Amino acid sequence: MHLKSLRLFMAVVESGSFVAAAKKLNTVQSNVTTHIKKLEEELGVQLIQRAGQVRPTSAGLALVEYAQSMLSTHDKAVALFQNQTKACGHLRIGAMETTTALRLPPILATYHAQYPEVDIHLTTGPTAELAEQLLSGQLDCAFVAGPLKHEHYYGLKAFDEQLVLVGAEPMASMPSVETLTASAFLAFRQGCSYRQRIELLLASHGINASRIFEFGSLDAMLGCVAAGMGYALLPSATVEAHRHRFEVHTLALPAPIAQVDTYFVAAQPNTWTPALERFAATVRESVSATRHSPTAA
Amino acid sequence: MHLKSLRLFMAVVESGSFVAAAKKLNTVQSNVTTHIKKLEEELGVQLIQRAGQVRPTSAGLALVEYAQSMLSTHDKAVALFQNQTKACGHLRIGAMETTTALRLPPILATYHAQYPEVDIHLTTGPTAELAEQLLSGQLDCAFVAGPLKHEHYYGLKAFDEQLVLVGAEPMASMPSVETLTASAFLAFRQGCSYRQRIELLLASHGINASRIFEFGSLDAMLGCVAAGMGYALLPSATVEAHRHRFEVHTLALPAPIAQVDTYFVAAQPNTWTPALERFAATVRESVSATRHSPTAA
DNA sequence: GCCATGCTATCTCAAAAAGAGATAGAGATG
DNA sequence: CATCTCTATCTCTTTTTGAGATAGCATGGC
Repeated sequence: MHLKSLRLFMAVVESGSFVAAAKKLNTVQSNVTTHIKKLEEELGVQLIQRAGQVRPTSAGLALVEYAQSMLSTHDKAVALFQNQTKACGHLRIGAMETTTALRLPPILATYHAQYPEVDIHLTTGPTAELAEQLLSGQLDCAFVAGPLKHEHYYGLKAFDEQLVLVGAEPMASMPSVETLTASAFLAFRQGCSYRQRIELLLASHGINASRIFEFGSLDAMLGCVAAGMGYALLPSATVEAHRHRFEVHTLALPAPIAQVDTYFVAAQPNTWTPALERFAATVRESVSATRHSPTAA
Repeated sequence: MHLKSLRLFMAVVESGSFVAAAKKLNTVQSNVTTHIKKLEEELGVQLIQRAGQVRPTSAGLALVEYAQSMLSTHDKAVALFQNQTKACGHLRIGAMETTTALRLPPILATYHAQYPEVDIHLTTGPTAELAEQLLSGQLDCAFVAGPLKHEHYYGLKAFDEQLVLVGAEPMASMPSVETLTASAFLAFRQGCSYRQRIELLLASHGINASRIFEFGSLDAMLGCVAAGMGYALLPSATVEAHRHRFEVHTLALPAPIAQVDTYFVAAQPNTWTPALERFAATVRESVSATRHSPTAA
């Protein structure tokens, strides 16, 4: 059963004429006859009454319902990919905890306002996990630290974060090696790229094995830092955004360790759904907007 | 977009391999490649990721939903006409008032018990109206008086009714010409074949223009006959079924006028929906059952 | 690091199908 | 009864499909 046959069938039913149906679909009457006949053979029933007036038989009328369903589904699918309709369907986004907290809300709000038909699924996790999920097809796109090592993947530098050392007490300069060695560090669970930076930072000071506590949420981490449990390494902007809720102090770090770029990554653009395409556009716009008008970094 | 392409696409998605998909649908791998490629060209997006493991891209995943809808609708349609599923859909039945009252209930009950998925639409009306509706495609089948004059139509003699003269007073023999001329006759609205019989009956007695009242319902008619408003011509079995509610008297009539056959009529069997096919079967069974075991006629 | 294996893309040729035109036949109309 | 309109059928050309063979690429084991 070809969709074209169904389309011709519907045209015949609607116009009540083979000739009219042929004209409507830019073909020839003999083709209409052939297609209808083939449909009838395939289903084993006569679908169109030709004698007298041309109209669907009982069986034809029954087929109409199925044909309409199939054709409209087909049209919807085509229209969707042709961007003739508003984006719809699902969009599975992954993001780091810190990105989710600070950068994502305005973007998601803008996107959702413009494409309310899209079901957004937001997954939070460390970079390594997100990358794996993206590669295995469980995510459509993700915000991760650093560009994806994988080639053949789309990457857009979205935000650059400055990591700062966060502690309970004011710091004028880097704490001493003794202090650092004795202190605990608070980080997100395994796979977080910021955690790798902690180890980098410690290594640069000759310290190799400090105690690291794993946290699942940003709030818990900041709360524990404020309570003097230890140090954390977090994006400056994130800490600033939460400063009114937690009494913590920060110390800027040297660029090589401090600078972490957050990338928007996804598969190649030619594999994108319209929903993803529009989301990428929203991200791009948001990025260029904040970059050109340097508001609170 | 061909349904076959979608089927291959789904097989690839499900099996994660072009070769496996080809085997599953009894074809060759190169055909799978071609079909998928064509789909991708048509929609302008890559649907399947080939590098590494073969799996749907974001766009492919979006198409899956549409493809499933179209394919399952197609399968349902085919299964329906192939009688691989229980009958479903609509069934528009037409019947005369008297048939509806007496003959139809057991048939409809049997049918509905066996095919509860079928939506039954029952239209009541006089023979002429029903025939017109059947011919214009507004009905799938009908119970009418006498065979349909139209050829190319299916007709099954379902019941034979004996018309009797119904009056308020006991009748030993045919009322006199004077009585008949002075009396009113009660009949269904224009188009009812029983009404033609009244005119036939009167004509056979040399009376040509008697007063005829039109009624829409059997109950009203019998009630008015019992009240002495006039005579009616009705199937004996119908009157018998209502005798406990109305005090009326009947008189048998000579066969040529009395005998009226009720036919089950429909378009040719090769145009029937499965629902109609099963209904015709139910009618046939019901007819042969009552014919072989002569219970109350 | 090399080879074997398994997978997909591409090419080619034969077969099938679709499309378009011409014509015949059926039914409606005046 | 003549005419007009519509569908079925036939035929020929063009296009598409299907199947096989082969090349190219990645993966996994040795």
